[in-house]
Amino acid sequence: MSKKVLFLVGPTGSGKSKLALFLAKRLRGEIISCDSMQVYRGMDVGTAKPTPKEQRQIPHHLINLISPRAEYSVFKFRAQALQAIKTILARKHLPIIVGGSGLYVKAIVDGIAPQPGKERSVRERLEKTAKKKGVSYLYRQLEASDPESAAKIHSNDLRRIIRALEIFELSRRTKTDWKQETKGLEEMGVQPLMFGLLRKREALYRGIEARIEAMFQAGWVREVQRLKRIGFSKTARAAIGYHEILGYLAGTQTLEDAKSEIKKRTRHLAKRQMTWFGKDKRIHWISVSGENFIQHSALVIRRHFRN
RNA sequence: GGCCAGGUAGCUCAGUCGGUAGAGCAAGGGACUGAAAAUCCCUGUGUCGGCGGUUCGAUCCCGUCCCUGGCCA
Repeated sequence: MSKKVLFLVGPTGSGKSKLALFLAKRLRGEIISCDSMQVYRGMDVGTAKPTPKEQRQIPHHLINLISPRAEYSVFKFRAQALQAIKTILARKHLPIIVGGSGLYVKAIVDGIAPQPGKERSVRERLEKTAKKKGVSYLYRQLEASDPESAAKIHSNDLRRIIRALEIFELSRRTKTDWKQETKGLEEMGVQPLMFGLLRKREALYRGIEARIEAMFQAGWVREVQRLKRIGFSKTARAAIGYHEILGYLAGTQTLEDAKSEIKKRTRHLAKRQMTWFGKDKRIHWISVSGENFIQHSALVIRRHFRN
C-alpha cells in the first residue's frame, strides 16, 4: 500500500482553506498551500492567506517563501512542494495540499518536464522580435522548429510561443520531446486522492464579492501601501488587486472602480479554475452548500480514504 | 413652457447616403508543462423608445407622443 496524499482543489472562495484546517486537525494533517500568490511575504490580506492564528494551529507549508520583489515559477514550487510532502510523510502525518492554482496542482500530481528553465536574454530578444516583426513571425519560426507544439499553441498566444521557442533554442529538443520525461507522484510511490469543492455559480460569485469587501475592511489598502515601498516582481505583480489598489493610491482610479475591477478579475479567475479542474477525471467532487458543508465534506472525504 | 442633444445587445456607444445592424466591456464556453490570480481562443436577433405617415420596403425620411440630459424662461 502506497502513501496517500490529500488534495483539496476548487475555485477561489469555495471554502477550501476552512475545510483543510478542519481535516488537518482530525487526520493529523499538515497543510501545503498550492497557491501561486501566497508564496509572497506580506501579501496576506489580498491573497486570503491563513491567519497567524490558523498557522499556529496547524503547520502550513509553501506560504511566505519569498519577497514580493522576487520572481517565482511552477518549477520552484514543485521542488519545494515535493520536499514538503516528504518531510510530512516522514513525520507520519498526512500532507493536505490545498489550492486553486491548477498548474501548480498538476505540477505536483503529474510532474513537470525537466526541460530548460527560463533564460532572460532569450526571452527579451524574442519579445523584441515579436514587437518588431509581429507575433506571426515568431509563430512561423515555431512551426518550423517544433511543429507539434505549434499545432497545440494558438498563433496569438505570445507567451507560449516564446516559451516553446526558448526551450528549443536552449536544448535543441522539442517541448513535446521533453514532456515524455515527466514523472508524477505515482511514480514516486505516492497516491494522490483528489477532492474538489463545487458551489453554485451564483452563490460562489456572491461569496467572492463579499469576501473582497471584507478584505478591504481588513486593511488591504494599508497592506498595499506597505508593500509599495518594497516593490513587486513581474510574477507578484500579476496578483489580483495589488495593481488596482496601487492605481487607487496613485490617484488614477477611484476606490469603487478598483473594487469592481477586482471583483471582475476574481470572477474570471474562478471561472477559469472551474474549467481547469473540471476536466480532471481524478477529482471527486463535493458540492458545497449550506452552513455545515464542512462536516458533510469531511465525511465524504473520510469515506474515500478508507478504500 | 421654449430651444438643443439624445433614446440601437445586460452596460458604453458605432452604424445604415432607406433594403431589418455591429464594436468594446459584461456574460457563457474552452485551451493551458518554468509569468498561471498569468496568457490565449470561441460564442452577438436586439419590438434599432411608442404610434401614425411617405415608400415596393423604414431603425434610418416626415409628423406626433413619451422618456433622459443640457441651456433658456
